[in-house]
Amino acid sequence: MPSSSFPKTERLLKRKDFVNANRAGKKFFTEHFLIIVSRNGLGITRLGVAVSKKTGNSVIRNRVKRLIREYYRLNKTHFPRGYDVVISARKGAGELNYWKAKEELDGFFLEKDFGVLS
RNA sequence: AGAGUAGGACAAAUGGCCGCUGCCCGGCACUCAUAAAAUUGAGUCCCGGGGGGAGGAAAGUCCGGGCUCCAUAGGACAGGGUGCUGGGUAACGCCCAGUCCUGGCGACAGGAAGGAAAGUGCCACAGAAAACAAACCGCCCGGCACUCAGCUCCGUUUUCGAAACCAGCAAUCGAGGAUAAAGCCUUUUUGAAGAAAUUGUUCUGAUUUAUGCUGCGUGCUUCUUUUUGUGCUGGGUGCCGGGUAAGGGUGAAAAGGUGAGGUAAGAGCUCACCAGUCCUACCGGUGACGGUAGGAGCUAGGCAAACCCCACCCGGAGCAAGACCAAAUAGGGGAGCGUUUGAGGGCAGUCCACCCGAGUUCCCGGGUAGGUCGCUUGACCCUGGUGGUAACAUCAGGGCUAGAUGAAUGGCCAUUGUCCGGGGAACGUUUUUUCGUACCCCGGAAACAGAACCCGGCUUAUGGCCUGCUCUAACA
Repeated sequence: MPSSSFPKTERLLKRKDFVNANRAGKKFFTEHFLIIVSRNGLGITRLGVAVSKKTGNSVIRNRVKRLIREYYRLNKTHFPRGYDVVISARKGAGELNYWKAKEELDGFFLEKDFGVLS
């Protein structure tokens, strides 16, 4: 059973990291999220969250970010090792609660075969 | 009970599991410094424990300040802001207490509330006219043209006819001018009478029927000619000129209101009362202002959120302010050694040989990435006392209450409480339907909104709760 903690080493914190992932990574779309996956060569998984102002006011944006982090924290095994994963909220993401978001993200991460990615 | 009005406090609660946090404590490992070593100190990562962890608006960024850097002798202009009075404050465009005006039956609320007799300007549409007033309809006066009615005179048998101009003369007006004419315009003076008064001058009124007479002229009156008559009074229509501002109508607003006098008709033209403006005096108030008395002049529209005038206030940029530490690379300055007398490198313990060879070593400061500080003890909060109507000030005691930076303060579940909808119901009301309600079951909802240097305000968004007061209705 992996830890469900979320320390700083598992986060993307610098603007440079986000720009690199955006440039080198592969992009996938779901109904409410844009997901970018990029190899980082560190042997660990790092999560970045991006929510633009289009999503809503600051209260809604904060809640969306917390939802995504909570999903990562509780479902680490779904994520590929050694990759940077950026999850960006799209229009309408503010309407989701945790269970709807989990359903949507499960649908993405469980069906993808990340071994194919080089 | 309903409607309204002013204010206050709160921002569902409890528990379980899993999380975030740069603060504190403890521990493993590593790095650096010190040292003979143990140790000690600092830092990084991870683990465990503990404590704290969003708001009344954190929002909009609209005012005002603190703080920081820059600029700055003083003054004036420009630009911006404020605008009833007194007080509060670090300051304010904020707050408190009042004055006046406006709205409301009232509790109460609102006011960008200096100056429009300093000047310039504007007042849409409608309307005649929107401000040195004007004149569409109306009312009044005069002239011209056309026309009608009545009365009377005269001529004529009756019928009928009142139906006109022209020419000349006279009279009138202080003078001149315009005109068809005047009560219009300009200018000057006393020419006739009376009254007041020393004079100057002022007022009133008359002359005065205001047009008349003559015709040897034409026309009409009669079939024609002669003769005669060719007047008076009142009205209508049209045009022209003037007077007027009562009335109509337009407008947000039309140069006070009512009544009487006055007049051709009218008018603050005159008078009385009322309203309003200004001035003076006294009384009350720190003051805005209020009250009383007297006077003036007879009326002065609105807009200053149009320019403007007056009084007062204002330097600029903002925590991405600003201060400090500081890698790599490039470049700057200084010093040492060195360019055939060879620094340094190939070269790894030293020396030699050989090769390459013009730079190389150290220090200094600027400065980028990055980091640290600024960064939360403050015009602070709570309780009590004192002063003050209050805003607020002050004293005493107690307290520490977020400091993040791809940005923490959360997620899931359960229970309880609140509200809404549906269903069932003992009870009350009613003839019944119905309505209200303690309670039970099911389903759903829970607002506005996230600190970013810190305060004081304002504005906007928003959920239910409590209290005072006002009005209405009912009961007693």
